[in-house]
Amino acid sequence: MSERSLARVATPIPRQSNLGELSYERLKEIIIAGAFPPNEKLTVRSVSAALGVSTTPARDAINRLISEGALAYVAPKTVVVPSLTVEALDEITATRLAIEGLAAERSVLSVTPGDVAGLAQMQARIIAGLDQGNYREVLKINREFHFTIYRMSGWPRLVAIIETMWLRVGPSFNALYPAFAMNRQGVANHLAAIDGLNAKDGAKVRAAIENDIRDGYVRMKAMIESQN
Amino acid sequence: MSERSLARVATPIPRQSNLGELSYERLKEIIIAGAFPPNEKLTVRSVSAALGVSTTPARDAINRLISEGALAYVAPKTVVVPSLTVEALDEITATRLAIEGLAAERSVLSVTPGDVAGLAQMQARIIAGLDQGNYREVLKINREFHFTIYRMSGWPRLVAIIETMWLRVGPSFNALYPAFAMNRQGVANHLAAIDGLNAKDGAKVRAAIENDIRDGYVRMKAMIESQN
DNA sequence: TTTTGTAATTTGATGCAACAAAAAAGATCG
DNA sequence: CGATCTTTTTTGTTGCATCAAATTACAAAA
Repeated sequence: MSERSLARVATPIPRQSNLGELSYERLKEIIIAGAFPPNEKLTVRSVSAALGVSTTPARDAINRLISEGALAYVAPKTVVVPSLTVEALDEITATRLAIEGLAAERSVLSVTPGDVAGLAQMQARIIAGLDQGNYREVLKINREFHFTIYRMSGWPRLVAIIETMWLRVGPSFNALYPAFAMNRQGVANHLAAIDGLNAKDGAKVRAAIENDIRDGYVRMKAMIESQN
Repeated sequence: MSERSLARVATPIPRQSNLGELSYERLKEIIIAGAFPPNEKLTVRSVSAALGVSTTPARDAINRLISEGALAYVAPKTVVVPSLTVEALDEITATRLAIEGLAAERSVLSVTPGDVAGLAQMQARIIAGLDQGNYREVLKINREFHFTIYRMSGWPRLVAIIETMWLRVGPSFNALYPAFAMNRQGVANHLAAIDGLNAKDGAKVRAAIENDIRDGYVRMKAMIESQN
């Protein structure tokens, strides 16, 4: 009894699962996976047909992704996955350093030994994935690793903002794989973050995450510039 | 010819003005103005009737405000303006310090003497408003003052995130007026920001804005706690 | 071949009806 | 009088037809 009511209270956002929500989730995954060519038109009817729903939930999904910055208008009736420019990357990286650094620093306030063990396990899977060349898996667990730390901040609104940041770099990030999968430098950053969490040293966790973001920035920037 | 094509390229977001957009803008203003009692239900049909549009644009507006955090589900079919808790205020304030500080620091990169003159003029209107007890006007210009600085960062995505932050504190901020209108302490912070912009001293502008946010936090927190 | 004007098509927005689920009101029983 | 069950009303969602606007395709002229 008290367990069930607690679970309801603890639920941050009791957003019901409707077709618009499901369409949004699926379309978001498709975009993050980099499966959608940048600058290619997305129409309500094409999404509607692809997902097997009517125009209303398809339109809902597109509108929500536009408001989150994952999609953008380039002309009055033309919605596309925006291609990441160097200018956009600069802006997003600076913002990420500020807010992901904040979340990382706060993570030590609630971290438990079990949390650290879980992160260490993820890290082991990342290393195994790198050894096997399973880069898709590496990117997925990398994301899980980061957000596990961010969620420890206990600040769901902050985590939600961070998610929209990842939604903007994700498509380029994933479309360019495997050139972009984490390298051994990334591994070192993750290990430093785990060390910092063990020592409950917020500054160290922040520094590790910031380094990870900066390393990714350098490689992503080189990648974008080589595309031109 | 080249002028027209340039204008099209320069346009950041060619979001067309449709009924959904207009409904969103109007509903947002109503919410920010604090005119809507927190925890009171908002229904699609009531918004539809109030704005004189059909259910579709009304639903679009509500959904968008939910995704921006200005509205929230408290039960499966119940959408309300969320009342600001101390915990939410803590989280939002920390996030604001990080991102508004970042925008403020960058503002010196593009500031012009004309910009500073404009801010000084706003500040004069704020002081006049305080003298006349016209607190509604003071709050409005205060917002304009801050966003003028933030926009100087040249980072529209960052400004958009800041706007969603203001959208979350705005209702409580405005609902509690005139108790909440800026005091002379706020004036000092603004003058310090102007000084920093004149000297192109990013750190000083950031410090001034951070102080302004902290001063507001202290008063807002006291206000929330006195409500219980 | 390039440009320009026009027709055909595509497309998002809008309003609305139908439906299912939830909430509110009312009734019944202990 | 209070609790529980039932009925009624409210409400969000979904699908779809219609319309205006924008895009595309095409043809004609330079």
